[in-house]
Amino acid sequence: MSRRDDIPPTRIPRTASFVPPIQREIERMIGAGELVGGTRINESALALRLGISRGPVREACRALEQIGLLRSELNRGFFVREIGTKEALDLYDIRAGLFGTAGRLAAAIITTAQLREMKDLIRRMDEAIEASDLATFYTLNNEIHRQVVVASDNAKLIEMYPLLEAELHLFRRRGLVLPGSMRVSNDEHKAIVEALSNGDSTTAARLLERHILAGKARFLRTLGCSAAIDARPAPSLKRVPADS
Amino acid sequence: MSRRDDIPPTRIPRTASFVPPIQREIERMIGAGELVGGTRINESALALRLGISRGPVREACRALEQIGLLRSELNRGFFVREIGTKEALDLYDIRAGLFGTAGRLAAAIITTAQLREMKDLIRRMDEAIEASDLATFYTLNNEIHRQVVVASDNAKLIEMYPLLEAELHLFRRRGLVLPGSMRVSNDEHKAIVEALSNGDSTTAARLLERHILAGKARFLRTLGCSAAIDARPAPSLKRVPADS
DNA sequence: TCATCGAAAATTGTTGACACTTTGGCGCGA
DNA sequence: TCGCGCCAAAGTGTCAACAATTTTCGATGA
Repeated sequence: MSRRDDIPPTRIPRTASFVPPIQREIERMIGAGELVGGTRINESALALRLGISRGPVREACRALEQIGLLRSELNRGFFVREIGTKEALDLYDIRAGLFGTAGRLAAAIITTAQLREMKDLIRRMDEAIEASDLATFYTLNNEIHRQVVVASDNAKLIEMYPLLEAELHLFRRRGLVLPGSMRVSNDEHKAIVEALSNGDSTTAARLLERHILAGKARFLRTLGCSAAIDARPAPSLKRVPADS
Repeated sequence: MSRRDDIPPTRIPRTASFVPPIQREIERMIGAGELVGGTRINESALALRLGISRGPVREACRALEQIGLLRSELNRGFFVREIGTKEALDLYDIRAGLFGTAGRLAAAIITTAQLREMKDLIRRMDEAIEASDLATFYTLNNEIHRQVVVASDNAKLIEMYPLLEAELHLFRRRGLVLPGSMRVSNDEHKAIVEALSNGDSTTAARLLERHILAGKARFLRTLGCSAAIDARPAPSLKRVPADS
């Protein structure tokens, strides 16, 4: 009787694949700042830590490469991607376009319940502003943006938008927020909800696009302020005339 | 004497990974219609055919899953994704938004060389219309769209746009083009290039967005025409009021 | 004839191993 | 002291094999 209960040979009824959890875990580590831009993903070590083999880890990395969170180098593996100023600005433009689209779609179909929810978020953001509670404002701000996208009822958009935001977090210097802009930002929110509740697609689209572009402008200003810190050759914002 | 020259143990100086070529090959097969929507990817067979093992094949599939060309089912592997009417229409909206954004960006920085190229494409499309050469028109149309996106000089956008178009090709019934719309479509192109050459970002954005939305409308009309063919319960276009 | 059950075959998810490449350090010589 | 080249260690890219699961197919019974 060889009941070797000391070695339950890994209880795997194969009820789920390892890959999605791993992928989420790496995403989490990047989001939490445990993995900084440029860091190499050590497949062997990660696999060991998670108690699995390298196969699923590689698959997860390959997926993350596709959504832009990692990049791969031949014979050197996967690295946490890092985006420069140009790419960050590019992302703002894309987000602006998609956010505007979300608004255009949402205005036509948004429910009163969704509008009520948004108004409540705006009220709580006002409170956060009063209390100078930057963290809460940040969270609520993200939430209302997410709700606008959800209200568009466009599955692909709902899937894409968070990915773009995650990619923006790969920008070298994190945490660029200008506290002074909170009030202006929330005023924009109010106008946006107004347009949405009026079912005014065009205005909603325009306001939402501008809302993100305003964020881009603030980002640029912050960049300018900290330009002195940047000793590097300053990645030119000018477009290099392609093949001329 | 076991000089088994019949099996040169795979000459692999590891100068490139297998994964990207495999990924492109699967993309090609889908694009060429060799793999129809719903088909299962047989990892073993594909690996055997390509003369490699299943590892890289799985990695390529995982990447393709992320960009929406494949979907995975536990213990059943990867399938060529298939999108329904709702998803196709959603994609049109996203493409419209991004295309508009591309125009807004391009208008500010487009070069005369790029404009000249576009005008030439429009001229050739006019010729194709005269000759009723649908295939050529289709190709040139794709090309000018691509050039607008390239002119935006937004790397992420240039990367995303073709993926969205590829995903749209996963729609059940392929090849939905209304020949009659060629002339209208090319008139729109002319107006777009006009706006671009004027550096009019707002107009360019609006025209480009409408250009895609016009495509969406044509798509919807075509859908309506062939509705009779669809015996199925007709995937409701109405939005299901989410959580009420 | 047809549906049902069960065993064999096919296929997936994961693993451990192997060859090749890169990395880091050590000693040697200038 | 500093550079240069060699060598071991670490790590990646791929493969072949194994267990679990799904699928196929034939036998069985109604």
